[in-house]
Amino acid sequence: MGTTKTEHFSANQNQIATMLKALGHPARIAILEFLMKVDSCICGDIVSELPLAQPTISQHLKELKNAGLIKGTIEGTAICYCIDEKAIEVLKVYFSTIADGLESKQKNCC
Amino acid sequence: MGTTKTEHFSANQNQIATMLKALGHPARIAILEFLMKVDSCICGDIVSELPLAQPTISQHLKELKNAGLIKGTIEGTAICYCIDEKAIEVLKVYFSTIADGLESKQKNCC
DNA sequence: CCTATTTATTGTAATATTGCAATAAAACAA
DNA sequence: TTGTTTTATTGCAATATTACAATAAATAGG
Repeated sequence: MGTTKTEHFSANQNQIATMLKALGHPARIAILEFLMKVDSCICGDIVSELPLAQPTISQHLKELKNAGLIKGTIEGTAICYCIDEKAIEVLKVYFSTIADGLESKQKNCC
Repeated sequence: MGTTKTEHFSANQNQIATMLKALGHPARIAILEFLMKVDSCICGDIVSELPLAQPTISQHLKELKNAGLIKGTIEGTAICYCIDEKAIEVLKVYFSTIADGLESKQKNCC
């Protein structure tokens, strides 16, 4: 035990869950927001912006990358990270669909 | 170690992360989608819908409730669960804002 | 070549999560 | 009351996550 039973759920459910899990940590939300705030994609200074050690941030970046939320390309000595628009779009649509569905529904309890 | 350093991040970052973490599991996504699919809020049959044991589902429901994503009211023997619209709205706005911000931004790399 | 800079990896300790059997608790029906 | 139904809690084993020191790898500038 201790392992998530991913095989019992649909590919879409697993994909959404993977992305949300990757964002389910304040450090990774902070990274996302920092990538938003900075105009350029060049982001060699994430470490100095966050209150975490360099290996920890490297690990968080890896998780965001594995979940498909950010992209990274080598830019000389530094690495250029930026948000993958398509992934954010998927999440935006997902929650918009649910919110719209709830709005059109008559709540008879709760 | 092993504990998330929540105190180093903003209240908003922690709140978003908490909600997304709660949804970062396929079973809990499946629960959310089932609550959407069912017209009524009365949901005593979540257990028979999902491929997990009753205590496991009870635990997942508790986590969704703790994160403020669902509400539950006692309805006789059963319990009536339903999605908290406001929480979904918060997430919808969060991702819409990011998506819109990305769209208006000129990408010069990646 | 050597040295500095930047990011990744490895290893490890502390803690959290996942899943379920067993059991408890709460509410209804007879 | 007793039994049934439904959900919650407890306890536990297996696994995953978080954080970081130490170290490695890769690149740029001399």
